[in-house]
Amino acid sequence: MPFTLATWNINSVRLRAGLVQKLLCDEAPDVLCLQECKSPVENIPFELFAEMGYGYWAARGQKGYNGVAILSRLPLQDAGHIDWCGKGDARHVAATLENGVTIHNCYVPAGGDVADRTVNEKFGHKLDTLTEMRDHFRANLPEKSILVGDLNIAPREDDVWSHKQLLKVVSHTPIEVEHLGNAQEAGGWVDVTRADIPEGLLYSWWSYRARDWDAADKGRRLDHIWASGDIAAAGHGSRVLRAARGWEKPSDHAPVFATFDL
DNA sequence: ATGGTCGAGGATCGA
Repeated sequence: MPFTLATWNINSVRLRAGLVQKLLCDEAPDVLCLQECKSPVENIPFELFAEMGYGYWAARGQKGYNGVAILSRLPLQDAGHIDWCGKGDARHVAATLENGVTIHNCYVPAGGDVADRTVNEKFGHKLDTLTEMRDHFRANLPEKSILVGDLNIAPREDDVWSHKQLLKVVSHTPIEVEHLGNAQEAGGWVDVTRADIPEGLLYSWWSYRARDWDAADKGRRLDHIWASGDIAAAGHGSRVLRAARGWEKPSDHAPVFATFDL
């Protein structure tokens, strides 16, 4: 049975519960992975989503920061979470569907403003998270698995509006791209979005600070869908719902979709 | 070169 999955950094699931409902109503993915819920799990309005048929969920939360949730209209089982860097952050949750596919929903640290870990510990935290991801997936080779989320790195030249102008900007620096590539390679993860859409500029995030985000179009592809090598060929239909960036009181991220025939 | 905008939570911090 094919299923469609979406990933979206919602930037407060309570403030934007209505936008989550709109996405579920308009696009009807089978599974929706959210990041930056910014809420303890007990304060997330799961009942609003259950009313729409999304009665299954797995989540990790904390007050004010981070937070990841998987909403599903297919039954799922919580498959635990990983506390990258031992900070107690809610940056990962996993769940397994009845078809045996495990979904990892990840929120990698943004990394602060300066791309130098000797003066910016947030940047070090970001790199260390990616190193732990590398080591984890090297030791636990994923099978029948999908990894999604806001990885806060745009790895390719055509994942940003200007490769040259962003080379020293956190999210597109060579050392981040290298760390992300190491984590991807260690797990044998395939970038499903780029396997589907190998050519051309593709973004999933546009800053709030632009006067006119749509006209300026200075985007970055920070949100990703990866699949383990054994199921990657089942992935297709990848797209970014750019229109969601223009909704009322939007998140600064747009949802990314893929369908898997499994 | 700089500043620009959000959200949480009630001053800043994180993005």
